[in-house]
Amino acid sequence: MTIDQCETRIIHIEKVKKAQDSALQNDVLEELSLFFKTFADPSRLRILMALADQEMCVCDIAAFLNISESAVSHQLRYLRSNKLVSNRREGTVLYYRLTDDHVERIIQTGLEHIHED
Amino acid sequence: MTIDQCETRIIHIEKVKKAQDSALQNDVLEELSLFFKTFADPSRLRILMALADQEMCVCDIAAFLNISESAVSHQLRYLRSNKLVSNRREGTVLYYRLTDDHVERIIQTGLEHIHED
DNA sequence: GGAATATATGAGCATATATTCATATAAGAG
DNA sequence: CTCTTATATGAATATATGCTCATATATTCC
Repeated sequence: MTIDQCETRIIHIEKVKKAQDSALQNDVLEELSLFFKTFADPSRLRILMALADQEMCVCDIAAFLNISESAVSHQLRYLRSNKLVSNRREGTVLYYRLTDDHVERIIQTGLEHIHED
Repeated sequence: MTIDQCETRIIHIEKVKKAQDSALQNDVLEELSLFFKTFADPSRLRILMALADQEMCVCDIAAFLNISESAVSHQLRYLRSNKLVSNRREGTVLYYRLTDDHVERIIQTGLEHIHED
């Protein structure tokens, strides 16, 4: 990896090189930021925190959030595509749950942060 | 806290109530989602990960990311307002660093998540 | 098969966001 | 004080995002 800036000002070239050497690849970084984007929306956060306690179906989540079932479904698609939630079908009802415990750990760490002065 | 839906479909009222009872207050939730929004942008993620290893000044970060110093400054303002980075001045140069270790813990957990199948 | 229920999806729209450009501020050199 | 360097900020803009509405799919019941 080399530095390929044209006219960019650089004060500490060794720092820039070090940062570039240990930087993640673009695709991994994109994936990681997409993952975190999940937690960046209040509705999705509410869904995730609710599912941390119990599995819920789409219309109950909609009632809980007081938004349309369609909006919930869109958000659940997002959560599914990021592997954060899974579902099981019982007749026509789909019950959603968290896929693993990363969600709770991340939210917990976030809460710790904002509760500090 | 009571359920105040008008025509919303509810299948499991006890689940909805439980979710509402343990839900965070709106202002805390807003704050939390704003905190996570920080990690939802590739440029900010790169900045945070670089600062996890060493303190850096604005123009070095700009060279590292290959974006303008102004863009970096805007992002650093965002990071500052969320208490994620601090700086120290040395003459005209401002050196930025992470404020605490929450950042690294959260990023680490995120990486663990996306590295699973 | 057709009707009903629960959820999913696509298009459209209003708002939010990240960057660039131009300008302003802060500190040091002379 | 003036000039330079390093950073910050405001306005503008292009893109992204989350919701609503209309429609589609999936499952069950008859």
